[in-house]
Amino acid sequence: MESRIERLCIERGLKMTGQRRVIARVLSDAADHPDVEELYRRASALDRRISIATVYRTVRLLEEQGILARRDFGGGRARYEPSEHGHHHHLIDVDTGRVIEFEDPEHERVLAAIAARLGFDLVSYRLTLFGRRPGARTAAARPGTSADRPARPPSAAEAGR
Amino acid sequence: MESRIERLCIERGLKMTGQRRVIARVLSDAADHPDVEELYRRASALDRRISIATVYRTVRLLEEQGILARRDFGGGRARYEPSEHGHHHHLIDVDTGRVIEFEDPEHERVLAAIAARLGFDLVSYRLTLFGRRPGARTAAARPGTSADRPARPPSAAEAGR
DNA sequence: TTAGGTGCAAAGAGTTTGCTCGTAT
DNA sequence: ATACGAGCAAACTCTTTGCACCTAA
Repeated sequence: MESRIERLCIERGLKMTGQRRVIARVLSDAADHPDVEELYRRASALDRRISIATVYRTVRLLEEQGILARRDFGGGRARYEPSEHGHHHHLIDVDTGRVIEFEDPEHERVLAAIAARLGFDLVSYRLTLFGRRPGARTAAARPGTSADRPARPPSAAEAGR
Repeated sequence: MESRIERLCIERGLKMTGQRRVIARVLSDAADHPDVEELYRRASALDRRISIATVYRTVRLLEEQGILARRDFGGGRARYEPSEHGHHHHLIDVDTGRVIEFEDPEHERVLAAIAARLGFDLVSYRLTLFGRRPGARTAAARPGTSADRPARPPSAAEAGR
């Protein structure tokens, strides 16, 4: 059956190759925030004749089309999720790399007001929390660890399931 | 004279080589968020015998010591600022790449509460706004552009003065 | 004296791209 | 038929590292 993202591609008049169809399905089925390597793994499992270059080209295309959203949770690799997925933010478990989504509609207004005070229209923003389950080992809680670049999750491949 | 960051290095018992002293001075004097290449440029201007590998090694060391904070404003390169610089956030002008700092102490509480509701202790967070000066050209305002990975600023080298 | 730092060039990781061949429309 | 997509490998960008030499303490 036709996946949701495949349908969006067709609506926009994109040529639907076998590879693109498979990648569209993988993305439609993903409930997480996979990186390119993980997408490649899942797509390959469905159809061996897919190269990682095609995955890169496809996610870039879909991002340009507004179908996919690229996320950066640190660790140096881009991660993707369907963008018609509601406006939400992410909390990263610093011990496991797991990503939890949450909403907070109120923020939009507050942040637009802050931008306005600085003389800007708010175009977009990113709000990402890094947290730890109470009781989890305190790991390398380096005091100076940047809020913008937390300790790398245990494994980049493991993160974000 | 001894720069602020050099003093911090000495307090922590780090060996102070000529190169390190120069990089410490450049960082102490920086009022912006330079990337490694920019730091290298500024340090080289003061002392030609500094290699970019040393800059990379030094910022990494200083980050581990909690003296420097690494930031990620998109665009694929890490940027640095002294960490004892107060808790603040950043607004990026999407047209020029310029970084504006702002404070909003109230956020900390709200975000800690959100984390708690999800069952986490807040370790850190990042809040970055992307904005445009009213009247600026609308550029490539792709509708799908991700809040976590805005359009690349005009020039990575230009950004963040 | 010697643990640790530095320069250089090579290696890595993630991502993009040139070229040729293949295929959806 | 033909414009566009795919595979492969090379190229690119940012960052790290191995090794021989150097220097602060």
